[in-house]
Amino acid sequence: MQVTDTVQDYLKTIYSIARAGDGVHTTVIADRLKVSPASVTSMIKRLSALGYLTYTRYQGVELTDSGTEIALEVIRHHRLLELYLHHSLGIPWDRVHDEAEVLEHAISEDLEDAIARILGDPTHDPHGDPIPPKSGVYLEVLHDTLEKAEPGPVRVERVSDRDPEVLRHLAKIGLQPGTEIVIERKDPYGGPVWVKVGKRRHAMGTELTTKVYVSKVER
Amino acid sequence: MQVTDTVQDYLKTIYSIARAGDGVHTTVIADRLKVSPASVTSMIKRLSALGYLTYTRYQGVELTDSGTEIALEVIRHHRLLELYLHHSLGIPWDRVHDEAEVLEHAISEDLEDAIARILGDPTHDPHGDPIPPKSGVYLEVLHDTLEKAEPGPVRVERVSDRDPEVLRHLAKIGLQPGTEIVIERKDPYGGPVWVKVGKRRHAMGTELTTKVYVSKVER
DNA sequence: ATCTAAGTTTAGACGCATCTAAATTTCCTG
DNA sequence: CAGGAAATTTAGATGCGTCTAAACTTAGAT
Ligand SMILES: [Mn+2]
Ligand SMILES: [Mn+2]
Ligand SMILES: [Mn+2]
Ligand SMILES: [Mn+2]
Repeated sequence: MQVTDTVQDYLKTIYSIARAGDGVHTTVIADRLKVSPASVTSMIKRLSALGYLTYTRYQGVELTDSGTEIALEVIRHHRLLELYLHHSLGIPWDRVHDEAEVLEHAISEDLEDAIARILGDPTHDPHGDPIPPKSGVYLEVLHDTLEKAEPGPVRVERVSDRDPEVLRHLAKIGLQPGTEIVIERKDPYGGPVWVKVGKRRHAMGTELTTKVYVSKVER
Repeated sequence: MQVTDTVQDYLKTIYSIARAGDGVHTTVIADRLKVSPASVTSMIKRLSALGYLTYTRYQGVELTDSGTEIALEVIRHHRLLELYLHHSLGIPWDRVHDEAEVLEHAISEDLEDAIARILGDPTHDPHGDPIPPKSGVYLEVLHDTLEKAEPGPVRVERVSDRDPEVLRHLAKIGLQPGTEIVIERKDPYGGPVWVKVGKRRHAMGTELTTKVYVSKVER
C-alpha cells in the first residue's frame, strides 16, 4: 500500500476543509473531489487503516500527524508550482491551478527544491495562499471574506483559486492579493457589497464576495 | 476507455523499440517497462482493440497511425522536458530522464507550448535525441554505435539517456552530443574501443560503446 | 418523543494494471 | 525433422478507485 496520487488528493482536500473550520464529513469531501459519497467512505477506511486519519463512523474524520505531513507536502508542491508557472512560464493566474493540480504529484523532491530556490523560497502563491515551508512550524491565518468583513479600508489577502472565470474578472477590475480596497457599503439580505478599487466603484455579489479574503487595514 | 499514463508509456516504448529496427516482441516490451510478459500480452490486446496497434499473436505488434501519433506526442513532451529541466532549472543531465518520465504525462498542451517557446523551439534534447515537432514530418536518423562504427574521426550524435552512471562518466571524460572524437583502434572479440577525446585517450568497453551513437565526419 | 429527510455506509459490481502458474506455440538445434 | 527450449498466451487472482442501489444512522421538525 502506497501513497498514490489519489491518496494525496484526499489528504490535501481533507486538510483544506478542516483548515476552513468546517467539520470534515463524507459529502463535503465527495463534493470537493467530485466522486460519490460511497467512494469517499471506502477511501476513508483505507486512509484510516494506513494511519493517516482517525475515523468515527457517521461523524467524520480528522488527520493524524502523518496524514497532515503528507497533506502539507502536496500543498507545498501545488503552491510552489502555481507561482513558478505564473512567474517563470508566464501562465495566466486563472490557469495555474489546474496545471498544478496534476503536476503536484509528478515532481520529485529535487525538483521541488530547485523550483523553491529559483523563486527565492517564496512564502505565498499567486492567489495569496501561504506556502508551507519544507520543514518547521506552519500556521495558516484565517481571513474574513468580503461577504463577512465590516465596511472600511481592507487589504486583499487571498482569493479562491478554483474558479478561473472569477479570477479573470478579479484581475480585470484590478483586485489581487496585496491590493488595498475600501468596503463602502453592504446591502442587506445578501445584496451586493460596494467596494472601491482604485478610483472605481464595484457592486459585488456573493458569487464574488465569498471568494475574496481580506484583512482590516489601519489608515 | 481513455489514454492513461500507462497506455502512453506502452505506445512510447513500442515506438522506440520499432525505431531501433528491432521487431517488437512481447518480452522486449516487458523488459523495457519492467513488467511481466503476461501483463504485456493483456495490454497489447487492449491497445489493439483501441486501434493503436496491429497485433499478430506470437509475432509482435506494429503501431497504427493513431498509435504513432500518441507515441510522438509523449516523446515530444519527454524530450522538451529533459531540455527544459537541464537548461532552465539546472538539473544535471543524468537526472533529467527520470523526472521527465513522470512529468511527460502531467503537462498540458498549453504548458508544452510555453516550454517550447521559452526554449526557442529546440530540435534536440540534452542527450542528442531529436524532438518531434508539434506537427509535420518527423524522421529519426539512425546512427551507428561506437561499437559498430569504423575507426576514424566521428561526431557524437546521441547518447542513451537511461543509465545515469554512464551519463556521469561520459560527462566526466568530456563526451557529449556534438563532441568530435577519434576512434583510434578497435580490439577484436568484444575488446575495448580506443578513442581520443580532446587530448586524452580512453579504452571503452561494450557497456559504454553500445550507448554512444556517432556519425562519420570528414576532415 | 416520533417521524422523516438527509447523510452515510454497505453490498455488489466494473475497468485498469498488474502478478504467478500453467498451457500453448514457435523456432532452433541436433 | 523431431524434440526441447524459449517465447508467448491463457487462466485465475489481486489491489486500486470508482460507481449505483439498497440499507442503515443521525438529527431536525412537528
Ligand atoms: Mn491533484
Ligand atoms: Mn493557489
Ligand atoms: Mn512515463
Ligand atoms: Mn533524452
